[in-house]
Amino acid sequence: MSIRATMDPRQLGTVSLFEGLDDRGLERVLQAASIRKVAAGQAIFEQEDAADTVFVMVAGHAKVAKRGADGQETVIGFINPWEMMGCVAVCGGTGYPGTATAVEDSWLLAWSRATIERLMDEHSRIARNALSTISGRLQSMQTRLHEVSNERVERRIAHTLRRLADASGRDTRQGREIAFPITRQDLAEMTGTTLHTVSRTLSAWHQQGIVESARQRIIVRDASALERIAESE
Amino acid sequence: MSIRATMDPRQLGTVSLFEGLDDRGLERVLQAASIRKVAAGQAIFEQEDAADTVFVMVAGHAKVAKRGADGQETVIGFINPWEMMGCVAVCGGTGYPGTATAVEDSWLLAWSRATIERLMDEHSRIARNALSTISGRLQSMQTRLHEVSNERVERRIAHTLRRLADASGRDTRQGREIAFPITRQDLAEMTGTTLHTVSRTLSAWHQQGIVESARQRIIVRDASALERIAESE
DNA sequence: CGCGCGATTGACGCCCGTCAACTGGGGTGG
DNA sequence: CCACCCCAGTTGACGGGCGTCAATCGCGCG
Repeated sequence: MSIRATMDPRQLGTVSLFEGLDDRGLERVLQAASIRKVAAGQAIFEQEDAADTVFVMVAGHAKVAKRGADGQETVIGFINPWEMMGCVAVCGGTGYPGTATAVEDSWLLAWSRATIERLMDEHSRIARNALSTISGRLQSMQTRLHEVSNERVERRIAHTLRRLADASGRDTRQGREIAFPITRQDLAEMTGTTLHTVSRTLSAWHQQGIVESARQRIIVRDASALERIAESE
Repeated sequence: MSIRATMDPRQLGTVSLFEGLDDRGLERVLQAASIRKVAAGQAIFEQEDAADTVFVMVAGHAKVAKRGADGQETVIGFINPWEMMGCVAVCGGTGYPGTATAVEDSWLLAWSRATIERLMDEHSRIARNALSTISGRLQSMQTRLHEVSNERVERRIAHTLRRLADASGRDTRQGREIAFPITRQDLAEMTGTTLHTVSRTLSAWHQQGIVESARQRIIVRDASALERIAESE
């Protein structure tokens, strides 16, 4: 009674890595996959482990973070359903550049390095998709580097929150809610600041009616105000 | 009397993008290339231009910088001989993410998007190399993001200078010299600080005998001291 | 019910960005 | 060939944004 049996291969077509494959191709990709369930808080892969598996999130969310020599962590990003992770490392050939942790109970599809390389050989489209996906991530990293280098803290937080709400939000009665548990600390590690400053900023925004927040929950009530903060001169 | 006529195709094998191709393949790649000479200070491509050309630096150096909405610039990196540029944009499909400027008189090989895609089809190795190269850049971006987010200015400058000396240095009587003209402003835009702070830091290091510097020139005299600054607890 | 982790808030101070003034060397044009 | 000028660099003074330290609160899980 595997998940695989209940899954329509065509859902895989929504994964950017497998975009453009025909039904036969998608079915073969799915058959080559194995399934993994990870409980909230558990690691999916660890920084510097040999990168031998590519994952696609099926349900749940994960956090990818890099810890430096000093023990400080930087959050690279969050992985949403139908997004890929680990591809960079597997394609680049070295170890994973960060640690991935499930922030909710999650189900993932997994392919070994050998398998993904075989699939890329069979379907050159997959290699092209991988290039395109990684290029996009590289550009978003460049954008973040620019922000951290040149912008004040409040604006960085606004940018980051806007992006999170956009990519991982779900609309609720109160506004757009980040669809997974996220702490002030996480947000601080994404924006290069401290949890204290994030807390102060969110408190101020709360008083202005821009956000609503509870423990590990953030709801954006006024997206345009956030935009104004992010883009104001 | 083109440069192409005087160039051994095998030199192209040192370009990571074309690594592992056989002599026939390299020759075909070279035949598909066009040549461009760019004077110091001239743009090679502009941010947001349609990305339709991949370049390989043959001789000279270029700076790639991203300017934000506010006009602030962030230096993405410098391109050394036999390194590639523009691949991300061409593969990713959108415009160039930054502006590339020759910092010295430079010669480049250029391939149109259509050509590079044809070459990738003919030689799947090229696509794999592109993936590997871009993965490496993504990882180095992640490292820089971590540094800018978590480290003090002096240490960031030390890290950056070490990397520059490593990748673009040439050994001289006095020490290892950055092999192209670079201003305090450039270094500031690479490390997320101001030219004033860079100047003060280099002055201090000069007094300790760690670096030697002149207009647009930096020489690292004591690499281990730099390392100590970069890694000290 | 109690413990722990996430969040809040205040006080303090320092790193480094900003403003400002000056220096010097090299390239250009007369 | 010299003089001017501009650009890169240097250095001081100042102050504020935000990191750091510290204390407290309260929700939610065990």
